[in-house]
Amino acid sequence: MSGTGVTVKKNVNFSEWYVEVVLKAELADYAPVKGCMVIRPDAYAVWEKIQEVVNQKIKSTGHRNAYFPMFIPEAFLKQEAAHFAGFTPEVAWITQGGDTPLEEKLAVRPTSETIMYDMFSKWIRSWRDLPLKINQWCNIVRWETKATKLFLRTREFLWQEGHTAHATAEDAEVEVIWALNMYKEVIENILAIPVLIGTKSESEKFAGALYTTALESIMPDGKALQMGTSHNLGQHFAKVFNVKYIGEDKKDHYVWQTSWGITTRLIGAMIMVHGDDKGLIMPPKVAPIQVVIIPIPFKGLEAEAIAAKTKEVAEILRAKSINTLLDDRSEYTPGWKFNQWELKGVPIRVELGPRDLKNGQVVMVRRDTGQKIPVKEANVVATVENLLQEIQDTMLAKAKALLDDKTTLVTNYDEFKHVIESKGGFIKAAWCGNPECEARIKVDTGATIRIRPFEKDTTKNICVYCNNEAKGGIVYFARSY
RNA sequence: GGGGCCGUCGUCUAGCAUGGAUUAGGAUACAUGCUUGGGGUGCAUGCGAUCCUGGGUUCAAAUCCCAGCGGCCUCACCA
Repeated sequence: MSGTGVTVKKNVNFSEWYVEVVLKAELADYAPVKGCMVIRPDAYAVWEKIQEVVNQKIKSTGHRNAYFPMFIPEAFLKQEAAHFAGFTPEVAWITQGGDTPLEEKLAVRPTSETIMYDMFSKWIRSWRDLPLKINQWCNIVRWETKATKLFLRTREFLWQEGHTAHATAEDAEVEVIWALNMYKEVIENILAIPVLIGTKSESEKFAGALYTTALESIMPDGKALQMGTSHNLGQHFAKVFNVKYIGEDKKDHYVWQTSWGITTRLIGAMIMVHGDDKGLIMPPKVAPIQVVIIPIPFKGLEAEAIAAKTKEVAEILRAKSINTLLDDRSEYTPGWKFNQWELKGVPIRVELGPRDLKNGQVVMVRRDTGQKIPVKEANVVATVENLLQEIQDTMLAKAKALLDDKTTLVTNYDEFKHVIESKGGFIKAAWCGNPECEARIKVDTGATIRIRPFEKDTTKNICVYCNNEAKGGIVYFARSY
């Protein structure tokens, strides 16, 4: 790594490119604690935007934010056997407070099901208390042993976890799908990343869930990234935490529960999917700076006129709630600033120099395409508004093309192995439903079933591995992060 | 947890093979001044290094050996 710009090409060395973009665009930095990162303001602003949009969606549907302790008694985690088995390898434990060893060690939450549902059992009495729909924004600790990857794998990360309790299985099911679709909309519309949705296989489902639904995207290196999950917990947790209500029928019933979450990993996906050799490209809807104005000054009278005009343009845009930065730093040349803001991924650059002043115009440059567009002064606001939307749309379309390009239908195992080795990506293949075939494929190729689509596609119905009948039809395999 | 690579001013690096004179050199960044300004301006001056840490070998260690820490790549596990 050298200089201030990105020195590695995205398609030459993808993982190095990723590290450079994250560090040089000042999105994150390595913390002095192993496996931990600092989320810097530009990336945190993206997270805040995600929070804003998700909060709007969950609050308008009756969910409420709350906060639960980050310390979870060991006994709680142990209550649901599968849940405990799933998480215990990566739980951080607190065994001492001050100088005193704890009588019962405390887990630093790897997820909050247990501590939340213990409280739910206290709060839920009758069918009138249902549904209970709680959400929490918090940090999570999972004690990874190795391989820190900024935003994608760190010991501590930020997320949102929704937890709901319902009177009926049907209501829970509706909630699971609601959350899944809510995520799909946020990720596609705001982050401009297309996703596949479906259910996880048994081996990939959340520890303690009845079933897990998930959103998966493909990264430019051909590896899949899980973008979010929504679990139907059935009554497993209700039974061990005794979450019961008295129904209209005057009888006791266990509640039906769901949990769902997205994490700061989404920011990593945004960087990987959209960035290019110059650095980051921010989708306009999450960009902390949507427009940067760069004056092209010259000595003499024009310098003042240009300064005044750029200020005027900045104010006009800000009045329309467009996040605008006027970069009038005198210590840097325009060319330097161009590179700097391209590295940071600002969607639109507005240049204003003597020529423009004379012509009553500005020059707009799209970050995603590099296209330069002269715009008459009177049309600046309308053009920026249109361009922001157009850039957002173009980015989604480009990411969609990536997804299509990285999705391959195969009919036999040789083809499967060939595709995994050559181009990677999602492999659509029929699967018989036997976990053994799934496990063998994983051992052979490293690929796992990422998604079983909701809409059954049975145009291929012979299992790609064992050649038996594949009633479930086609599923999506991939190597993943 | 396994395998591979790496660690020198804020950053990127030279030096390391074959231990000693380079005062640990350069570039960049940073500070000041002038200059310049439509794609990382140019000049000058200045500031800046426990050579990752701890042991060991040696008359002598940035350099050789061991251990640890941290990062990257990769496998396993996970969001």
